[in-house]
Amino acid sequence: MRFSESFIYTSKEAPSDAVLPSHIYLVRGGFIQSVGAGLYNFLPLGKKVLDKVRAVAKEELDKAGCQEVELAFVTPSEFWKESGRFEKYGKELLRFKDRKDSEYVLGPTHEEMMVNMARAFIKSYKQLPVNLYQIKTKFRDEIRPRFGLMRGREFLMKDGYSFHKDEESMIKDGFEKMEKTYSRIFERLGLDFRIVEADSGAIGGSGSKEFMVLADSGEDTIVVCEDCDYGANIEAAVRENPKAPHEIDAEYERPEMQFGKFYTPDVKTIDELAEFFHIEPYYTLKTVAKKALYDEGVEKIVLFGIRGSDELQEVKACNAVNANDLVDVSDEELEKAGLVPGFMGPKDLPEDVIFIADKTLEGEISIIAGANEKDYHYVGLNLVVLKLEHKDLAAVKEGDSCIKCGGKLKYTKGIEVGHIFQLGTRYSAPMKAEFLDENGKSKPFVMGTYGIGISRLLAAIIEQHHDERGPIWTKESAPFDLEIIISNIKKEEELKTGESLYKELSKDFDVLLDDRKERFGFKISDYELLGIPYAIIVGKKIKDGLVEIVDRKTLQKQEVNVKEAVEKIKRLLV
RNA sequence: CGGAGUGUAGCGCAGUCUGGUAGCGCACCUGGUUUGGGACCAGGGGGUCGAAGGUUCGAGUCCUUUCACUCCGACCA
Repeated sequence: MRFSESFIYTSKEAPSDAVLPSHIYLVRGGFIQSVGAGLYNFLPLGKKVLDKVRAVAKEELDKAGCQEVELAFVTPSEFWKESGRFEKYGKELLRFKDRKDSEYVLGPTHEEMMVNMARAFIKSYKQLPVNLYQIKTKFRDEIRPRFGLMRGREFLMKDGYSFHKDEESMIKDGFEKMEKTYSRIFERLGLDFRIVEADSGAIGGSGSKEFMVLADSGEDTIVVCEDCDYGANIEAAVRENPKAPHEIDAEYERPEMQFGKFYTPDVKTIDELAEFFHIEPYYTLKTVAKKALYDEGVEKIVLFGIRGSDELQEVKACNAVNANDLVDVSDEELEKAGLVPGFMGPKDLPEDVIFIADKTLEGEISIIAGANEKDYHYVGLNLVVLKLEHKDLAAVKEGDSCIKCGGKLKYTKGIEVGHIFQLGTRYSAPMKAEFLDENGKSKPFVMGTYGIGISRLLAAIIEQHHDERGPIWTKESAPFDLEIIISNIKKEEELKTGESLYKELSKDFDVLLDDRKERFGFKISDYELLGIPYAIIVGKKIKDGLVEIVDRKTLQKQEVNVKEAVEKIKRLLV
């Protein structure tokens, strides 16, 4: 491709709202163009990168025996009603009606459509297993799209679905196979990633794993162990029950408490409470109120009890009560339910209020908690006699102990680029997607589902590979293999050499020839902004028969004889 | 959803308080010089000032309505 004839337009200025390197460079380099909230056009450069990433995914998936299909983007709402997700999915699901007043949704993911496809053709266990996927635009009406391609509303996703006769096959032929395949895809793209345990949510199923590209700008917090390979999304991370301060530090004694109700005027927060009684927050119980939302507009106020030293993990809490979502409750609503903000606790609760306690509180016989009465707390409260329901609710903290090896846990940030999921019969059962097994019995498919954020990968690659001058594309993601820069096209010899190198190298590689009537500085800056792995500079030194080879990663230049340049580049690019 | 802010040339912005000829930088066009780290000189083109309504002799500027976009937060008993 000749730069002078290409639709490539770089800019010195970044969009005013861009903060992430990936967002800034994708726009400045002329890869994408913003057209609305979370909506982007892919310009020729961006499209090339997108296609390359997509090709890597496709190659590995096909090699693993998956088959590509392509499903309708506009999906009839009836399928969504069959699975029960039409209401449940919430506002992210874009619904609309056609001229005949029929309801449709823009596909945010395609479980329903894929199940519908499978049930039409698969009738026997002999046809199983099968793994189908597509790489296609998705639309999710995100609350707050941001960060360029990182969190758009329209995005390119690879979504795969496997169908099996039983759990065993789903894990072996689906889940585990995809875990390996995904790892190969991300390795080929040159990414440093980690596979972590993830929240399997209210959907159920026995497991799900996320592929996290490690980057400080990642939106997900992941918990990793310093000593072993344990890693989990904070939403799903588990730990050993933390030890009490008196168990860690011999100097510190467990506070002795006589059971009783204490007058604690205006002591509402855990900090104030710990201060008031001169104890560690560990010995107090923090009660967090949430409103749990269920189908058909049902709402329930739920209280979650955790240690004062912990924080509530909302996803865990949501799963604990099997709700669609948890939202905050206003003080007015709490008062209406007979609760006193600032003084809530597990004892003497009003009727109809559910209380769930964190698992670290199981067996606790002496703790300080709100008394459900203004300006009062219970001291020395025995939780055992209250017969509370216990669930894992607390967020794992840095410094907590690993459940696998006892090592120290710490936080790191990651970009979720892949998610694999053991679905079971969550969709096949309600949608009556069934086959006949060896005994002629009708059974729903046991399914797995697997996603890769293809467009997000572009952002992830840049987040992990860039410098202050622009992106540094990895070999398999670069828009071109090589750029040839003719320093000054008015110099006959430079032009001629550049053209002949271009002709020669184009036979084997995708080459961009910068033949624009610009100055050298302008061109080299553009080269760096495009992030192409290597460049050949044809400039002044041509008089001595020399050109330079630039490595985008190190920015080092190496002089080579013109005659050797082709061979040298070939060795670098193979 | 809650809070804050911004809409003026392709992009980034000033002008709005205090109404009176629509501006700057980049980009673009023409000519010339320059040519190894985003050149310079001269000339030039490009605007429903987000939209609708109102006040006024006169509105980018004041008032009302509306749309769009962006940022922050949703981590508390």
